[in-house]
Amino acid sequence: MLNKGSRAAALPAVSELDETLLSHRKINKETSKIMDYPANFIHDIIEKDLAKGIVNKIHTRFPPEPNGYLHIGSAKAIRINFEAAKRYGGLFNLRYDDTNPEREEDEYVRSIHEDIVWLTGEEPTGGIFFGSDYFEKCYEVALGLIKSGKAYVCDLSGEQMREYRGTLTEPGKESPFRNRSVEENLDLFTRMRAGEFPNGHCTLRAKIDMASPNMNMRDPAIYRINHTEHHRQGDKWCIYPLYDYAHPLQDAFENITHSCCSIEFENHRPLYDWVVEQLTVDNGQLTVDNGQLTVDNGQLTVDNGQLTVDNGQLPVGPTNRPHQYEFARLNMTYTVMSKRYLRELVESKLVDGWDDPRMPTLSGLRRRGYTPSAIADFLDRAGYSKAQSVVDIAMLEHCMREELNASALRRIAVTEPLLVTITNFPEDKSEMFPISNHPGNSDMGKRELPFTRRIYIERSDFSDNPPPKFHRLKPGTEVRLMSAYIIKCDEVVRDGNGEIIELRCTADLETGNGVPADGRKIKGTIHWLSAEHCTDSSIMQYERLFTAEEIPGDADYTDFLNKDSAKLISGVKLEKTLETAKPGERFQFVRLGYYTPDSKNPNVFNSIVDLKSSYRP
RNA sequence: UGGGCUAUCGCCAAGCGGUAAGGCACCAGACUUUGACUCUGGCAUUCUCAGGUUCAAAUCCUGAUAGCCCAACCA
Repeated sequence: MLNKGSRAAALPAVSELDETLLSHRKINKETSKIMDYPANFIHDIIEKDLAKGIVNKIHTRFPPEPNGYLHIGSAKAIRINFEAAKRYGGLFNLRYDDTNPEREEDEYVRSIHEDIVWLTGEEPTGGIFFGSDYFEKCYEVALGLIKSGKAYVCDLSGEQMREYRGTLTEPGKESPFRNRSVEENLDLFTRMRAGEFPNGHCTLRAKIDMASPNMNMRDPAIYRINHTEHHRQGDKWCIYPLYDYAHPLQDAFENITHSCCSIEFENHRPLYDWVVEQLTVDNGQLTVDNGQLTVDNGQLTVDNGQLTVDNGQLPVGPTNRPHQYEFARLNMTYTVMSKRYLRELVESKLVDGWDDPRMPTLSGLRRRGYTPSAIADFLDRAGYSKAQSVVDIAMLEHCMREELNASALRRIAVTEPLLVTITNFPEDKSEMFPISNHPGNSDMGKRELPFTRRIYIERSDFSDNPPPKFHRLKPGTEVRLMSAYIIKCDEVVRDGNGEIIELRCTADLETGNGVPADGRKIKGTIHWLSAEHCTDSSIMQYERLFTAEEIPGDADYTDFLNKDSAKLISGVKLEKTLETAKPGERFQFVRLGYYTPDSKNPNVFNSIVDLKSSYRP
């Protein structure tokens, strides 16, 4: 369905692929949804690498910092990495990038894992790792860098460092500490680790190029001192590697082949490559006993089978090193995606936690009733490119509707009940009408709904002052009660305030639940519930969180919060079959939308998405 | 003359020198015991702009323009 035939031509020739890959592809073609996942530029790169034998087994990763909950933008990063591995028979790692002890918490570690498993439907095939578990290895590599004169301890303060760094248009100046001896650097760095210096006293910097037009290359700090307890390492460390240094090393340690991240890291790629290259053969890390290293068919082999690595680190070379690729991050209309805003919404109690059903977080979407498959479908349809964009949230809603239309059982809910008395129907009679669980799919079966003299219909399904094309109940005309009688409104009963409190109608008992013998056409069909056989419940009706498609960058985003984004509707009547509904089950409330029981509040149903309605008064 | 990236329908997005896929949204019609679904038709003579190369350009070249990212001891 989403597969583009034209993409087939871009795939490498069959002969260029190895057997495992081939069989994988064949299986997918016949049975799985995976092949429907459209190719993208990342796949193009991977397929070229595979075809050329540059890589043998694809290995990707998703490296969240455990400092917040995952959102649908994170899901894009997960999916791009996860699907690349899956599609090409590779492995996918979850790696917590927990190199900053001040921001990370175990709660987030837990939620991230839960969300990823929910989204992908499986535990990460390559394993779960923590960046902080590599601190010792990172430290050793840093020692190597110092020994080869590629890193130095710098005593410049933060402010001084900023001055020395130069500006976007002017080159920086070299630090006065740049040419310290290897011995001095080694001594200082050892003492940094030993805790001899307070926070901010000095840093370890990579010696690259203070005049580089890329600010990231102007001798970036790669280690800082921070005497803060780490959520996982406790007080074991007081020096922490920075992202630009730690991340490429982590990728290399895990034998990641394709490291896909979002576009803002594009400027960091030269530094990523620089760090990775410090791990190459001539760095002294790899010893091959006769000096001969060859690569055959993407397979790393050594002439006589003898390969030694001095610290257990797999050697990195031209054919087995990680590469970083960037894709555009996801933006959606009527919501915000930055973790900062999401956290603020939670902390200021503007929403009911990270899993508030209005939030674009995965936990929020899950609680709202969204499915992983609809999210994946949405992500794939929105596509993966490098162009900055804002995807219409209507596309997400469409994906959810499309899936639920096929899978959700139809049920009846009357949200604003208006009493209707069927005057020609006996007081003590109860008649069962069979009603389909899904009009388009008889395999989903049917149930029986009791019909009695007193029923409820939606207040909005009656009007005594109907606008044009009002195909519902109005005085003197007929309407179909879904799967039951045709009724005609004879009388409108009002209370002292003129409020309509009851409708008195007569049913066409001759026709019953059938087509009228005289062939007359009934325009409208409305839903109903026996007033004696229904249950009381509530609905949380959700709308978009914000009132504007995009929040202007210079505005206060709280000014754009939609005050009606969550409305509790109580006094809702539901058919009895819904009494046993459990969170995780999704229903179509006929003519209204899709709903699911809220996981936190018993007897409350969350609106997932409304049905598309083309009626305009 | 800081560097990098990106520009194809209202919103996404294919396209990789051979004469503009698809999805969402929208509009019109058919069907309908859900104003849903489904179906049918309509939605870029044109690819940010201006030149150039070519039999042929969204695709190549040149030059503009616009948007995004970069000056944390964050990730």
